[in-house]
Amino acid sequence: MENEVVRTNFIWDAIDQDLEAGRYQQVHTRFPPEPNGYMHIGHCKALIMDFLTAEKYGGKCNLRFDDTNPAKEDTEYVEAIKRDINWLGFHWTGGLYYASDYYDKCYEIAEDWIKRGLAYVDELTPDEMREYRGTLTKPGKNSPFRDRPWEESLDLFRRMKNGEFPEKSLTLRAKIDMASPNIVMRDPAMYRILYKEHWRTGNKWCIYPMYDFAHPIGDALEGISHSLCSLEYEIHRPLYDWVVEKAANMLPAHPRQIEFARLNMTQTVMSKRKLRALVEGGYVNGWDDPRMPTLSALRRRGYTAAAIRDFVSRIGLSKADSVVDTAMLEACVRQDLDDKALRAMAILRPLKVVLTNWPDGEVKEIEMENHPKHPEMGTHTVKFGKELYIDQEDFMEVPANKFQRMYPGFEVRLKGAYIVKCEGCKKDEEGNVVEVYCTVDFDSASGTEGANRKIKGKVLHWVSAEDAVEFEARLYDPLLSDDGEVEEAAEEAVAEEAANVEDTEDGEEEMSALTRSDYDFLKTVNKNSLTVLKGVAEPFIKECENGTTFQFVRVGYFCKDPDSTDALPVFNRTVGLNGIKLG
RNA sequence: UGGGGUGUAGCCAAGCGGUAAGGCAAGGGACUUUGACUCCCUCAUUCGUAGGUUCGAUCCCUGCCACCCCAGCCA
Repeated sequence: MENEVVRTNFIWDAIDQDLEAGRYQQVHTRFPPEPNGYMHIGHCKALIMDFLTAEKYGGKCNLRFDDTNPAKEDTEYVEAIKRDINWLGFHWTGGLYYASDYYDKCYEIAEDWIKRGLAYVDELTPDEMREYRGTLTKPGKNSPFRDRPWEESLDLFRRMKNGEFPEKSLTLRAKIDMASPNIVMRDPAMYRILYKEHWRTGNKWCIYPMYDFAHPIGDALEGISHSLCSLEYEIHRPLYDWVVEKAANMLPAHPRQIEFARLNMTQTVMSKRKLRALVEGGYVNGWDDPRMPTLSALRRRGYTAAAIRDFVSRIGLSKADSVVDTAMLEACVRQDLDDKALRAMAILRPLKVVLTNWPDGEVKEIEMENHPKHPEMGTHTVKFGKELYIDQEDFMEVPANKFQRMYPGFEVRLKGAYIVKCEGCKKDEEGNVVEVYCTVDFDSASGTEGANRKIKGKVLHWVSAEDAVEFEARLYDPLLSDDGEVEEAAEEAVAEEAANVEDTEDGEEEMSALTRSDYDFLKTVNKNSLTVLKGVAEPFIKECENGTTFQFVRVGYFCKDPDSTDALPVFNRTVGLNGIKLG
């Protein structure tokens, strides 16, 4: 990727210091997604930091699926995540792993801890445990089982593993400090009982390690030097270090956890639950609906890997909570696509123009450049005849102030063709303009001497009726309205859905139930985020595969959608052009 | 009212005691057979705030304010 200049940041500064001080000899990172959903652009920030950091220091980066909760994870997501990483152009140079690879090792460490008095099996119920934990301001108190003999804990732990107890009856807890001001350190659970079949280990286990236990162990086992994660884990760092330290006798390394702020963007959401609400509520047509911030959606919309990588490098890295303007992402795709996209002419809202002085039946072929700055990208031909189409927005019977496009008595240039003068128009009974009449200046053909005549009018794009092909244009507006204004209809719909969720089966509620704030957010969903238009375009746009992006001159960048058929190509507008807005 | 973090322009973000980078957005201009692209120019006397230390503070110290995270047997 040319120009992928990523500025330095506080994490790289820290790594530089670690290297200089000799704390680590080489840099080894890991990207640790939980395979429980599709990746979105927010994950890209972490992903790119992990992979790029390894690249920068000539080290390696592992891909490790954090699959410690079989209730939430699925192999479907594993494949999707791998595909997205490859699409972005990264490779897990350090190897592919799963947290579940370490279940045996985790278990071994757990028994060791029990024997050393560092962990105990607790019989408190979830409710009791919450009570004993105390609150933000009140210290917790020790569980009555905290000081049981280690032999007893070991026996219980083995029987937990053997499936002798029901879910939620026992846990293995680290013995740290119930009075710690940091709640994370108040004897955190390390193992819980879960009778769920794991997609990799099947029914071998019915106890599963918690993130706080398995993650540092996985990092250490893989020889990770720097374990980068988001800010919400900052308060877990003391626990991370505690785990690595207490298991040091069985681990080869001591990784360093460093946290950074996750990505937020205007006019969209990154929360998996909220995205799910959009999909399940029918606000969008699936996880790859081009309005979604998922990678599969962005890809379908026409965003390129280069643009996304550029975006992440431009937004930088810090620990400050922030909300990045979506305009930044758009600027990145425009820059990438401007250089690469083929140019074509397409009309979103066709208005018929008749050239009154053009000979009946005469058709001229015109050669059009595929890219104004890259002649090596070649040319293609379009037809030009008596009848053609321009965009409705390029004509005004009574011109507004500064309007320099087509209106009666005014001259404009039809791109690549002739200067034409508007002579009038025809309207239907309702007063809508249905046809416009122009005369051609035959001496002004592009490429000839006469074409140099300066006129005040703009250059308009057009499509000849002679070879026009129909296509469907899908235009997108932000999913969330800027002002967060609540629409009444939306509010009702939301209330209705909230009622439905009450009956959700217990047990799976963590997966699908939405919180109050999730519903509040649904009220701000833009109901008009999708506009579908039937347009006409030159035949050039048909001759390409799905996923090809054109710049429709003066209209924006459009990517051919998989919904396309031979009869009707479908194009998603990736992003509009700066300047005049058509559509 | 506990602990952990963060506050630099409309939005990101450099800055690490020597007098406020860069990008996005915005505005102005040049160029233009895309109101695109490209190219120029403008855009923080001031760094949440009040004090203190210093010849000198966005950087060091103290108080205050605001916002974020934590009371899952999720990650």
